[in-house]
Amino acid sequence: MSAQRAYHHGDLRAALIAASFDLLAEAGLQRFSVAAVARRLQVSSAAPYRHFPGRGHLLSAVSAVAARELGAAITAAAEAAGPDPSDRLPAAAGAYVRYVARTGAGLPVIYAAELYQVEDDARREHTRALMTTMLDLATAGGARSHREAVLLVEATIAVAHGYTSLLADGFFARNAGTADDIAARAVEAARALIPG
Amino acid sequence: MSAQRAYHHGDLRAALIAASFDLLAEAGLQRFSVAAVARRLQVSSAAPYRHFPGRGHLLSAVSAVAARELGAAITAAAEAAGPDPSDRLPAAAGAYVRYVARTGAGLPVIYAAELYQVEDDARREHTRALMTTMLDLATAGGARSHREAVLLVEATIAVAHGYTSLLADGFFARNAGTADDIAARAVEAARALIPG
DNA sequence: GTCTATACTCCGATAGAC
DNA sequence: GTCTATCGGAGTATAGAC
Repeated sequence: MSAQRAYHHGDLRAALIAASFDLLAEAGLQRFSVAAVARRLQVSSAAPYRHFPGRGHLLSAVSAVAARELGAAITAAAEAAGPDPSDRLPAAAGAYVRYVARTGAGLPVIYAAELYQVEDDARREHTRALMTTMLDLATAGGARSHREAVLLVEATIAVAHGYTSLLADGFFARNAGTADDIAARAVEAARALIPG
Repeated sequence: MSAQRAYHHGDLRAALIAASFDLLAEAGLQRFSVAAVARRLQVSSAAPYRHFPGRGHLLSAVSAVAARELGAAITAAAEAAGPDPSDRLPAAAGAYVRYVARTGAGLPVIYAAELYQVEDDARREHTRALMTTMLDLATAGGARSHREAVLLVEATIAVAHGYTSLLADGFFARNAGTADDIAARAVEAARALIPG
């Protein structure tokens, strides 16, 4: 082998998380593997296991970061959408599409079924906060009960996730589908869901 | 090994497609494999390769059947929705959720990226017809141009696929999420997307 | 037409050297 | 803290017997 491997000599834990994002953005959750992340950093396939007990814990760390960053992106987008509360939840849908198109870390990663049995307080805290952020936007946007807010958030997430998924699967025509275009359409569709 | 394998003595090709549906419904595309389908039928892992050149061609055959059945389900749901054209495309969204919840063969299977390079005229014909069915519903439902119909169909598909995906990922609370409940919510959301 | 057996690749994970 | 080496398992696919 010509490519010589060297010690990483840095914060490998953080580098593994960052490389995991890159891999997810390029290959998706389907083809995510600990070995591929290690290759990307030119460390041995055993190295990640010094920092994470297994694949699930690495993905959990990615989920925690994604939940935190996505929550911040949603909050920022809601702020930028202006004072009308009924513009703010749709803006969150647009932020979701843009964030996931850029990072590959959307709901299938953040709430992946395989993470349910992974004990990770940081992830649970960040994912809980993300949902609270969305529910607050729905409540401010006109939902008249907790149940109504939940239904509205779920509908908004379904729209955003649907568009994102179609984009990632290459469903849209090449010319008609930049991430920003699709995000704009998700915002429009999400606005149609707001009552009144 | 105690489980004795025997010749299949039937139409193995059709049985492979049927078993693929079962596997997709239970395990999803992520864990779909030719070997698992063979196990399910208690034939050897080599047997499928007498009927399909490889994994892609088996999935392509599944895609063709799913596109045909889904198109029929959508047409039936549109008929059942009554005479108002603006009820018919939303009804298609509900049919999509119910069909995919039952079979596991939704857009990620029907339009899977890995199928693009698989030559299969039957699949291409059925997937094209499925899209035509949807576009006709959109045109009848008020779209004033081909482009408007495409955008409306894509939005409807995004909603239906989004709800379906959340349902499959176990995102909804256990009590609040039978397939029919989610399908009803998809219909409602899709109706909100219809202009006017 | 299906079988057994096998080659090859990839992954997750562990043991022990450095 | 990272390495090399390795194990066990799964998957795709092929070769040759029956």
